[in-house]
Amino acid sequence: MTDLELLNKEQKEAVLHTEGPLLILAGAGSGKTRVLTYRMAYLIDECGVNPWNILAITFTNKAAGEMRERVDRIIGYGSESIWVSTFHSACVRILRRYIDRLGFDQKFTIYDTEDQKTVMKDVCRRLQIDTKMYRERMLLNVVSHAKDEYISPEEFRLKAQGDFRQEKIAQIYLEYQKELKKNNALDFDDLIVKTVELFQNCPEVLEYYQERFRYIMVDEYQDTNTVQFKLVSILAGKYQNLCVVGDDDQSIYKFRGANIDNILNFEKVFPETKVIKLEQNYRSTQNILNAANVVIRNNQSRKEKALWTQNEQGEPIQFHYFQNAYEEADYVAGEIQKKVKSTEAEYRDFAILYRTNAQSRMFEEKFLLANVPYKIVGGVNFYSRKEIKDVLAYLKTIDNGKDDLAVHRIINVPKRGIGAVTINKVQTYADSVGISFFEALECAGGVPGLGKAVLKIQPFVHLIHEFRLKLADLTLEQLIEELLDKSGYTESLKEEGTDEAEARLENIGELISKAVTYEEGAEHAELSGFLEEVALVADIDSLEEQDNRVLLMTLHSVKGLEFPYVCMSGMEDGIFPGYMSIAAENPTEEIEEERRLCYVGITRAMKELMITAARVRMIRGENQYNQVSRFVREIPQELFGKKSVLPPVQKVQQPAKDSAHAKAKEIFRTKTFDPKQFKVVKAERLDYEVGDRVSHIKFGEGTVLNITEGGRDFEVKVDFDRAGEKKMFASFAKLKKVQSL
DNA sequence: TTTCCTGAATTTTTT
DNA sequence: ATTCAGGAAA
Repeated sequence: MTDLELLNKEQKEAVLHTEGPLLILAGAGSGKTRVLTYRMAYLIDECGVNPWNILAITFTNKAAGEMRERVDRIIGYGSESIWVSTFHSACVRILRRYIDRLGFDQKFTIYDTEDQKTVMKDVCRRLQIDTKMYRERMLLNVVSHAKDEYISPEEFRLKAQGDFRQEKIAQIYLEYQKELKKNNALDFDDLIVKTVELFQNCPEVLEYYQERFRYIMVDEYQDTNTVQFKLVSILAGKYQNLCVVGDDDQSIYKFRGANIDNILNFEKVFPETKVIKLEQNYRSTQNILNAANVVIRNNQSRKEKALWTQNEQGEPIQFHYFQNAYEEADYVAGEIQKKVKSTEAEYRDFAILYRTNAQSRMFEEKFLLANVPYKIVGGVNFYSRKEIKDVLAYLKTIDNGKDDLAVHRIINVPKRGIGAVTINKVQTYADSVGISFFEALECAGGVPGLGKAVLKIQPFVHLIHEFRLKLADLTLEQLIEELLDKSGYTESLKEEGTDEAEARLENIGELISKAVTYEEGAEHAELSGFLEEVALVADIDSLEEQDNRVLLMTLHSVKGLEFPYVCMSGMEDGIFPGYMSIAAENPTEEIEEERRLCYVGITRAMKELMITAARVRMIRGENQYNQVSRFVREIPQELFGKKSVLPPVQKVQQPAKDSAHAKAKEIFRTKTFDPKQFKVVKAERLDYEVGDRVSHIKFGEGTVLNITEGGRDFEVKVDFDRAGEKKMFASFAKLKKVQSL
């Protein structure tokens, strides 16, 4: 019996609305996961729905895992037959069964970002593309976005007609897809695209899954892109039982294809849609919520809603302004220690948020000094670390030698004296005979022109063969350990003797324990199964609860989490909102996205919110003077404590009086190399700022991207309409302001 | 073949 | 400031 008494009116309504399209606009902290899990329970217990007919989709494995756990807890019998999975793993499951109908082998491999780059490089080389003009990263971005929008290479080409550059990219896109097909590989985006293709081309397969998934739920719906929406709407096409939960105000992933129209236009696509707003917040104090509401209200394109709470008023928001980032981090570390010492809180109750990963450094330094235990979340993905990818490449090669990329990766790791020339010869031979790279290595003796290199290749081939034979007798753990030993991988790392090598060994240890966990969990633990699982797992999603540490992370990674005490640091225009969004062609739109990010940050706080900013900040080796973030200024004074005073708005703030040491250094530098510079009069301040339109006597009009204090003068970076980006000294450039931002 | 050096890039992130 | 990739020298 599902007990609905624990839910509020709207939540209950959402649970009871089981048939037909349903859009739940769930504000931050309004209990959406609870609604989803209760809804599933209700469907099964009260509506007699077969658990087998339910599909719940999330974005991350972590979210899927959490939902699985909660579902299992409230649903007794049959909960395990509900599909709770990410978009990607659901698609893999479907494709493993039916992808042969699209002309792929069912044993297709999944390429990660690095593999994609390798393929793209290859494509560019073959098409003789100048990668200075068309950078791989840009190309992959374009391709990925095309796939997000479900645009095929052919459609891309048609759209590109008349634009040389776009046509070129279309050609690259096509070639890239051919290459993947040749390798029987799919990239992450393809997993979704090919599934949609499958459904569109094979009515009987679609029919099967439509029957199977009669009730579909999508979490974090605001993050879906166009193909994902397509996938879900096709699946729900027959029964129309599609329930999506999201918050347009928390849509912060436009840059990776999320289409906010999916939520804003849901009712247009599904006219019968029932819309329910969850606006009661159970997480934060009144003050915090007010701040969040006030900020997000400045956005134009959103569905109107306002969070409210029965929680108490709470402490005022704190704002602290510092001379520089050192002082900022210092103060935060001190405050945390103070709170913890007074037993008001534990370390794990705190989160420090920042806009970019690079900002974590300062906190790391100061926390170390102040003995604050911390953990940095994010940065480099566990499974994309070099050493992990190396080990996995070995395992893939042992599992089946078909994955050329994997073999290429490890053929000379550790160093075996097999270089680019040899590899090319073998690859050319493999291509001409039509066999895989590893098969070519196996018969290296028959490859023309190899000479002594054959003797270097043979031991490698033997090594792999040896492990293939042993495979059946070894556990995964033994396999990896023995492999690391026999291949000389561990040894070569140990020889390095650096801290970095040490860390790599530790990471490998972690991979081994992952393998052990997998073996314990799986019924038929096999190497291929492990590799499959690992391909779709992005991180050590486990933020271990028992770990009592302050968490440091970007505003993006904090979505979905909550903490009693939250500090949003680096709240300066140019940092947050980032200068990229300020100087974008469509600043309004981009800044609204940043504002949503700010909203996400504020709403993570349960009890207290602290906001900090610094007058000077070192960015990419340069001192930057930024104003306090416009978002902070959107919060009215009455929500701040009496001690929180915002500095006055200034056009360009005065450079800091640098330390005596820095001054001496500057004088030394200038005297030695450039005495003439004394003639340059440094402007007291500039009458334009980042984002303004300015004009230059030679380059014409442009937008100010960045202003840096360069010691003798302000250095101004301008994106000119005609001449492109230029860096220049303010006193020489004589820029005239045309128009304010 | 490997190592070393210089030049370029540098929001945000999941799968 | 720092990292990373590609090219030149050892």
